[in-house]
Amino acid sequence: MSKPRAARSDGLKNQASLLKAAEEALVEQGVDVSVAEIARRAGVGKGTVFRHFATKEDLLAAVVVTRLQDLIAEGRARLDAPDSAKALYDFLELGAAQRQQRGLSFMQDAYVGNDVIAAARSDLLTVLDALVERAKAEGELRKDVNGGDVALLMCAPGYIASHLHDADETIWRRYLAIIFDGLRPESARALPGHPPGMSK
Amino acid sequence: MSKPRAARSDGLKNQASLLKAAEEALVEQGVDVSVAEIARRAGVGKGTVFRHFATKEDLLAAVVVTRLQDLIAEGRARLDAPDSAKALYDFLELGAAQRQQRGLSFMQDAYVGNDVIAAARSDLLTVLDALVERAKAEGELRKDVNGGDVALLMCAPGYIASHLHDADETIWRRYLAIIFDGLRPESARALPGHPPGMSK
DNA sequence: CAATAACCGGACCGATTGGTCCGTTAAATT
DNA sequence: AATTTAACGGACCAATCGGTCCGGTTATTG
Repeated sequence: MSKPRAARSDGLKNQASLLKAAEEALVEQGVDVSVAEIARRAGVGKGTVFRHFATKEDLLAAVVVTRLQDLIAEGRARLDAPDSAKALYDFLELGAAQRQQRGLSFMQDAYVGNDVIAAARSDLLTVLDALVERAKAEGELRKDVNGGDVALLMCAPGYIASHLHDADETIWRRYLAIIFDGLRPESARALPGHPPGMSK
Repeated sequence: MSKPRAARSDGLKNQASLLKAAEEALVEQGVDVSVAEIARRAGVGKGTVFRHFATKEDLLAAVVVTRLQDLIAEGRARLDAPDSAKALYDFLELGAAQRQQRGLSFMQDAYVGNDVIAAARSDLLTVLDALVERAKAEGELRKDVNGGDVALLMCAPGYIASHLHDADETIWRRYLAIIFDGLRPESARALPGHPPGMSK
């Protein structure tokens, strides 16, 4: 076995630049940004992009995974917070804020076949389920919804806001509040249908 | 002035075929369907598409306007219904169902510069506002929301459902119900921010 | 400092797109 | 039936995309 040479510093730096540039470009321009644009923002050539990420999808998936893991960590940090309703609400605000950034809305169903992303999604759902069950146990949440429901509803405000071009930047908070009111036990009326299956 | 010849029958028929084909193609494949695909479905050549619609945008805008006008008519028909809450809810179901068809989600912010579409959006908002105000007057809706809020929230279930690939086709009804519960007066808590400006 | 190989970047490629052009077809008129 | 002219359709075009390639560069090692 030959000893492999250590990674070069410029290579690592460019990889980091690319991830940052890709995230910014995604937020501003959406999932249809060209690879050339990302390369331009990162200050590298297009060839360098494909050296670090085999395909455009791989690059975008790397960005998405980072975001999902950030959110998972935030959720875990709130599992023991004293006020279960506030813990859940704060978490939903973080998730909604993340999705609110225009170009990131594709995160929701991006790369369903990607194992790493599927695992992150599963972890996210686990954390969210724990927050939801705790809020239900304390009578702060209607009993007929689960973590999957809440995960989906969390994304809606960002979607709504992304279609309002002239409104206040924080309008999504308004819709999250309305939706959360719909999740409280005192407003619960019988729901049609069944909750979605867990992760799958 | 020379007398213009009457429109040819095959031309009118092809135009109708194109609109129908475009709507079907949009629902199934989304806003990125190629013009060639639409032409194929309509059984005409690509050149014929551009004879009837100057650009792809014009064609899609024609489809969107049709949908919006359908919805406006449904709303007007419910302005005098006895149960104001049910009238509003039924209308929201229609709107959500329309948006739920995968490829049509782009309707929400498509062609903001198109005058005809802007006018249709404005009409839609007027009708929705009337339904909303009536429900508020009868104590069936929280007082701190307006038609613009409800229009946006109406679209959310379709968005949510479009990202669930394996779920029940009618899952969107579940989320519409939750959101509607959040719009009822008994669940109202103070909202952050202000409602969006009317139409604009 | 010299040798090595990982890295760089932009020219290049094939595929796909929205849109144009023009020779051909066929509907309306007389 | 003959004539006129709008409508047809597919070959064609330029632009753009994701992805490949390779001659030149530069960080690392001995």
